[in-house]
Amino acid sequence: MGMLDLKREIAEILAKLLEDMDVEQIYGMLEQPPSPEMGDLAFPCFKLSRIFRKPPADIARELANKIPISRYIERVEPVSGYLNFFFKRSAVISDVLKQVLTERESFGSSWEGKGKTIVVDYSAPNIAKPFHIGHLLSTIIGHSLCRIFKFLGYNVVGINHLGDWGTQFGKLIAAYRRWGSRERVERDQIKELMDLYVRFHEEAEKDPSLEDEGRNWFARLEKGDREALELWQWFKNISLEEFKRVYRILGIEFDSYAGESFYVDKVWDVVEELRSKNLLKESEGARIVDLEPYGMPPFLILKKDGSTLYATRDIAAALYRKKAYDFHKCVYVVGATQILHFRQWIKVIELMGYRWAKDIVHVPFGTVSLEGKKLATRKGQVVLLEDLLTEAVKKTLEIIEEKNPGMENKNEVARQVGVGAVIFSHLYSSRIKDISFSWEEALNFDGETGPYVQYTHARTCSVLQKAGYTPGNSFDAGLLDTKEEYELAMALYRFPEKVREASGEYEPSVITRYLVEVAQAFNRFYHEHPILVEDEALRAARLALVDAARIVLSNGLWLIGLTSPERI
RNA sequence: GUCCCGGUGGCCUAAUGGAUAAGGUAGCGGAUUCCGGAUCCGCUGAUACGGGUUCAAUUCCUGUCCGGGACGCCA
Repeated sequence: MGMLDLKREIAEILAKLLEDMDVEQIYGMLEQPPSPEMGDLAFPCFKLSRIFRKPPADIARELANKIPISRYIERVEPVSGYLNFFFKRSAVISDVLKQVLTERESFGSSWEGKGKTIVVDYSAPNIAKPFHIGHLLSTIIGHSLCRIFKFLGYNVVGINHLGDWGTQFGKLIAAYRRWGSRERVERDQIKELMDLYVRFHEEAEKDPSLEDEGRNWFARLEKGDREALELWQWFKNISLEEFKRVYRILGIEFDSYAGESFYVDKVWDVVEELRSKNLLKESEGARIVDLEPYGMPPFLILKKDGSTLYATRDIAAALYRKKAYDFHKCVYVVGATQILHFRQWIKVIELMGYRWAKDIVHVPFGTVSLEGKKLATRKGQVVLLEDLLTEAVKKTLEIIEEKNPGMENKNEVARQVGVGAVIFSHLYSSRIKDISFSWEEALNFDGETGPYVQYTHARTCSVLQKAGYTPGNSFDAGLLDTKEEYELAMALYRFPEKVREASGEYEPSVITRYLVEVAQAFNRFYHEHPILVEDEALRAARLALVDAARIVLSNGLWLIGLTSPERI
């Protein structure tokens, strides 16, 4: 079935009446009126005023007289320069429900991405540091984008570009050799690595020569020194184990863990290529690419001791990925603090002559602070992600014990709802906004939250089960003639366009907020109208609406990385 | 210093340049003989400030103020 697109339908009708404008132009102008009483779709006539040399109100009035009544259009009303369309509710509800109930878990999806690959680079925690709430945003935004792209038919490659290379590992090795022991690292794992790292920085304040020692060990690592490599691999394995435990809780899997170290042997080709393309300049002993003509500071490629920087590895990684995946887009979910860095290296790729530089997309997001203060691993001023998730699950379990003590798989449901609450709240506002973490807010499950949407979904399941509902039965959508039923159906109708919007803006919050909209519409309907009524025809129609709502909630929750338990 | 991002009721958040600025939370007041009260309904309350562009500005331009961030040898 083709997608039910009422906007296009109306754009086409208008295009026939307005010779100077094409369907696309009109499509872009059509908007949703501020309130349902004003109609279902509005066409503002102000811009036409200049073309026709008439007041907008006159244009709207004249158009209103010419609009043919069709399957979906019941009437049109000119109101102060707007042409407001009122749909034939029964026809719209009927077609929306038919479509949702036919397509089911694929409702809202499409094949626009067929044959195209999108690489999504996300999460990317640093080895030897604990996984804290600062890593949460990249992880869940990236994961949600992966699901959204998949839903739209793209082939998606999710990459965890681990921070597993760099001077910090030289420092860690130096610290381990000075103060560490195998037993303690084996016992305390990442915590011990963290302590060593912190101690290094403390001691380096007093004795700056330590910094050189750390850099020296990193240089040995880059040269393939056996002892350095062994220690590094060991530390990396310890970290990976911890990270994978967190990813399992979040329900996330990656297609590749190729981190920075993977590109170490590939950077020299990049350096050589930059040299041969005359992009490399010597400056203060280091090698840079001059970006002044583009209004940016110089971009450092090689340090004066000849070792590489993460910048170099970013370029190598992009070149490698283009070759390996021939991506349509390569998306980087990395914090807003790195906007300049991305602008710089993408410009360098462009200067190297690669036209696909425009397919590299940086998706920035805001900074997480702790009750207004900066997160600082070294000062121990962090909230571990695992602690947050554990607390959220614990609190959920308490609520379940209170409200639904007889439930069977309490622990599993508490896990899904608790983790879901954390993900949901972090995907609720526009990603660019900074987040000030507070325990109180993080554990508040009232209002526009994950539990609210999951609760609503569970409620749909509960009604359907009580009714002994089986999908596929025929129903008369004409019986759904109330305001609440229509508004719910219209909310469901909007799902596919919300998915497209979320994808186009790389913005999962579009889906998150939309889910609240649907849940609110459902709960209003549920409260106003009994579903399990005597009248069998009405009952069948309302059950179909409930099932459709259930499907959309479930599909939408999946897109932001949440589950849809049938009971909570 | 240069550049980037943000500023909307007490707090959090929304609004492709469009109509009466939309929700949540907190506060107050209501709703359950019936499908799950983690629900629903009502009340109170907001675009930092000045100028400009426009028929129309929360949105675009400009200046000021406030908060965050980036700007060579970390990642």
